[in-house]
Amino acid sequence: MDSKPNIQDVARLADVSIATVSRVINNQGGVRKQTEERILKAIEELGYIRNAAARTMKSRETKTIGVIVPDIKNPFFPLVMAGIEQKAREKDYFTILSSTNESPIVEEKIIKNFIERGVDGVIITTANENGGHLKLLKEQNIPVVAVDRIIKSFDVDTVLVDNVKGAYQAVQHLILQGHRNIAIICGPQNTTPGFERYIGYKKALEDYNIPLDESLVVQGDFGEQSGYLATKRLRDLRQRPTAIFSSNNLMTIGCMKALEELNWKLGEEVSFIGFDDVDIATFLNPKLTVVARPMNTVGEIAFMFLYERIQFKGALPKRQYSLPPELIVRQSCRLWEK
Amino acid sequence: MDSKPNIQDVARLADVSIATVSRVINNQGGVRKQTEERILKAIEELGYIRNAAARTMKSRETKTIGVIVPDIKNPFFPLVMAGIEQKAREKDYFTILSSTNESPIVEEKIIKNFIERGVDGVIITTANENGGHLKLLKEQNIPVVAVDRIIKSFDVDTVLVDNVKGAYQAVQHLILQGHRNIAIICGPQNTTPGFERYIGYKKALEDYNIPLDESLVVQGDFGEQSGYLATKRLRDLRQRPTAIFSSNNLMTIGCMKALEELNWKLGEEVSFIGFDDVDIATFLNPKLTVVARPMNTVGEIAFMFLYERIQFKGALPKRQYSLPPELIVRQSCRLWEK
DNA sequence: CCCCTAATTGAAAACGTTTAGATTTTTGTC
DNA sequence: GACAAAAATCTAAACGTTTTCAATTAGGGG
Repeated sequence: MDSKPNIQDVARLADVSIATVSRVINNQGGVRKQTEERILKAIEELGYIRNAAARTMKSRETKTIGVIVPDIKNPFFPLVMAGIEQKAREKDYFTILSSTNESPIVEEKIIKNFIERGVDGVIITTANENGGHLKLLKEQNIPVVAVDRIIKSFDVDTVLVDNVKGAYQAVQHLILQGHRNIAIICGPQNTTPGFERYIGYKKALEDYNIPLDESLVVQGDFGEQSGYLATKRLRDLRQRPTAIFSSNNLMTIGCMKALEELNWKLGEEVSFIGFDDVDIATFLNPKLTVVARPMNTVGEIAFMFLYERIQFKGALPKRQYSLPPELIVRQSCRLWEK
Repeated sequence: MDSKPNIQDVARLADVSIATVSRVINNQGGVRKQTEERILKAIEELGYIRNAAARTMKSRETKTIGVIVPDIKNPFFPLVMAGIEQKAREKDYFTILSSTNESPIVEEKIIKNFIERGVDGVIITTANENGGHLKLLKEQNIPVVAVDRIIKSFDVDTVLVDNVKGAYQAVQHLILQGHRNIAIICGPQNTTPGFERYIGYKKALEDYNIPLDESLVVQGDFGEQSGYLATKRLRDLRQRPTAIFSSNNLMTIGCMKALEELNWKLGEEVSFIGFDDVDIATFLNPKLTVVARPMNTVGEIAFMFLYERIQFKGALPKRQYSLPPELIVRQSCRLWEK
């Protein structure tokens, strides 16, 4: 009653050996029905729960995967996490989540702890794309899947959202509505998302034979303030854009603030598309058209990649999956006729 | 090289017994400096990482706490989680997070799994306040802290935000600005938050000798649509309110939509305070005054409660902590002079 | 009723730690 | 340099499983 019952206690009560109990617990078959029932009853009676630590020690499996994110407070990650968890649950895996606060040092500590705990695999959005601090994982030969950010120094499966395509779709949508003067508020060009979204923008213009107007390319830093300033700058141009594409959520918010302040009518005087859906999108009037990322799917695929790696220990080739973002058309873009 | 080095390998290389290695690993002292250095070198050389499973088996401690939330996609919980994680990290604890999707059945499975894994304690926002499905935790004598939702059928430490006080502060703020006709959009009265926030509203009116006007009390269901409808209803009153208090975030959003539609000028014709901060709050014009809950602190306190329970196995009395919500004054309320 | 095969069951050895309790080494004192 | 006390180290026994291989039992054909 006081201390937890173990497999011994069950065996004793059911009058069998622990081996047989183990077989029943793990559904391995080869136990007479009558015996099995007796054991099941004993388990029930004692309230026996198997001990994962002991089991892990033998089987070298924990059925646990570690998930590392840079910032749990960023809504992107809980949504990805939900996808991971859903698939993991299906396969009887459990997840351990830790957040690094964008610190590679914390990240390394977490990894060490994960290894101590014997995670079967790791899904990570690293705080440092160079990945030198991830060498422990490589050494231990633990399957890893990178999400949203690549890891340069070592080959792992990667799940990304296709930034180029997303930006392309957005700009294409504007072009097809007749816009020619389309501005972009860029993210930092030394980050993958910032750079790639700009590439998508350029590509769309090229494909439709619209010359790139440098004055419509405004640099931002993914922060709200920069979106605000960029928008003001655009307003001041001789040749104002008729449409704006913002490279991320926070800059979208800054942009909206500027628009209102300048009384630059959204959806009428200027069309708008933002990368990443934002909470305010459906609240604004008109509602914002955005390129949304399928967070849940990202998580699902990340888990499935990891799962496959865990199953086939063999060296699969490195894979990369680029998910297409989705253009959600609301009301912030209108046809533009000269 | 192929399989993980264990304490044996370290001992062999350092030419000591495993007991001594163990002592060094755990900083227990009583090892000559010279020996310690030799062992440390061996550990380094082999890349030895200790095995949590084996260690758990002996010490019956995992330094792990389980966190159960009903919906990881609801931003409230990641924020609480961040607080938990922060404190946990300080104390060298790790967290396992699982989301139940509001299903008591999933919740029970998670609990069983947590127990198998030997978590030292559990922090939970249960999917079912009755708590009958939590009996395993009680049986196993595992410390539990309830967050945001109470557990009726069994006595555990509880961390709540003081709903009564929060609502009281909001309404008081309105009263002190001269408002007398203050409406409330209620949440469901059979839920703790819904009921308590209404109580706070009533109490404030009483304390300032303002008679309760039933027509200003509108029932909602915490959903956006109900906030929208409630607002329309209020507008139709002969005696319109000069201020509105909304009981939660989603209803606040509905309310805002209605206000705009009705062209009922926020902050001028009608003052407003909402329970719970919302992303759009600072985006609207005027910015919304709200009662905000200190999510991070909730998490921190929850962990500290749990930690104390884990330390003193003894039976502490059941504790309950009500955190004061914070009134964040922005611009949606104005002085009202008759 | 006996024997052979197949189906069950059991005994015992890991897995990698921690930790008493025993043993050895060091240190200090005379 | 001998002796006791203190410090350092070691031996060995758990912890609760899984799993191999051996032993036992059941089932069936003759």
